[in-house]
Amino acid sequence: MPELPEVETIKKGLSINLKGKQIASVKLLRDNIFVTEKQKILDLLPGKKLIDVHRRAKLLIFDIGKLWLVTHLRMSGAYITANDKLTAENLKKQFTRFIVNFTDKTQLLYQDQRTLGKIYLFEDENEKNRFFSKYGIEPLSNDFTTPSFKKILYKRKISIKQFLLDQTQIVGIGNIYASEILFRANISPFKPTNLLNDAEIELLRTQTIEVLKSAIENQGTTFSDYRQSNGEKGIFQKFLKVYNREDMPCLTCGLPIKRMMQNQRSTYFCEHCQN
DNA sequence: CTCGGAGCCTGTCTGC
DNA sequence: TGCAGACAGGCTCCGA
Repeated sequence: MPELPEVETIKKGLSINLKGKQIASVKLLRDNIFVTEKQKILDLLPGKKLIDVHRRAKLLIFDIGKLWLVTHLRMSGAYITANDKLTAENLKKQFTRFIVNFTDKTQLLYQDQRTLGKIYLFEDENEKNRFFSKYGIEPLSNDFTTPSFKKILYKRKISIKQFLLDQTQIVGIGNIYASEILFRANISPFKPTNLLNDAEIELLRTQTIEVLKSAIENQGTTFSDYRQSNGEKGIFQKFLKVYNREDMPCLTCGLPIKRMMQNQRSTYFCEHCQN
């Protein structure tokens, strides 16, 4: 489900609400999401203080002081901090897979309908760093320059849409934002990476940054599952120009938006505006 | 290296 | 109403 803007929004909420709190107990309700041996999580977390929460790529990193709990939310994962304001609908209790109880009675719930999410616990910093070493450039970091982007683009000959989804090249972009970025850059999702010229690469870079930043400012995109850590929906779905708009008029030229299956994922684009 | 397909899971929606 | 099939924000593994 969540792409970079959604994970970043969740991270911010968790950091504000949970930073510095002490873990009292944890409860594991579903086995298949835990990559690390369950017993380790049950043994090591209680009593520890949550230093802060970070994001790298689409993953959340709970820094517990020489201990890192890492979560990939995949399609339907969500972290919700329980409080009085939450409605029963937002809590979706039947999908709660993992609970962290803090000493001040705050509860952190990991909810995941499809249980495709993954939770890891790293005790060794080198091991954690090795895990993250496979991930590519952070698009909102200073490393994402036109030359560095051009370099990785020209090493491959795959379609630009597929490239944007490849987390070993550039991180955080998923199926929604890939379509949105390519539309705003007027580039066809099927165009091979090595055929992009300098002007297209620069436009693609600036639109990538623009779309992701704007989506973060709007707390992400909610279709059905995604919620912020306070249970609220995102807003960016109001600003989507192509995603989920099959047969609706292109906001630039008025011709119908197309949907095609590309590498087993839906791709939305305007045939007329994107070349 | 790239590709296509299956698989992991549970649910919603559409069409017959 | 029942049922089958397509599809869903992600990613990994396998064989070709």
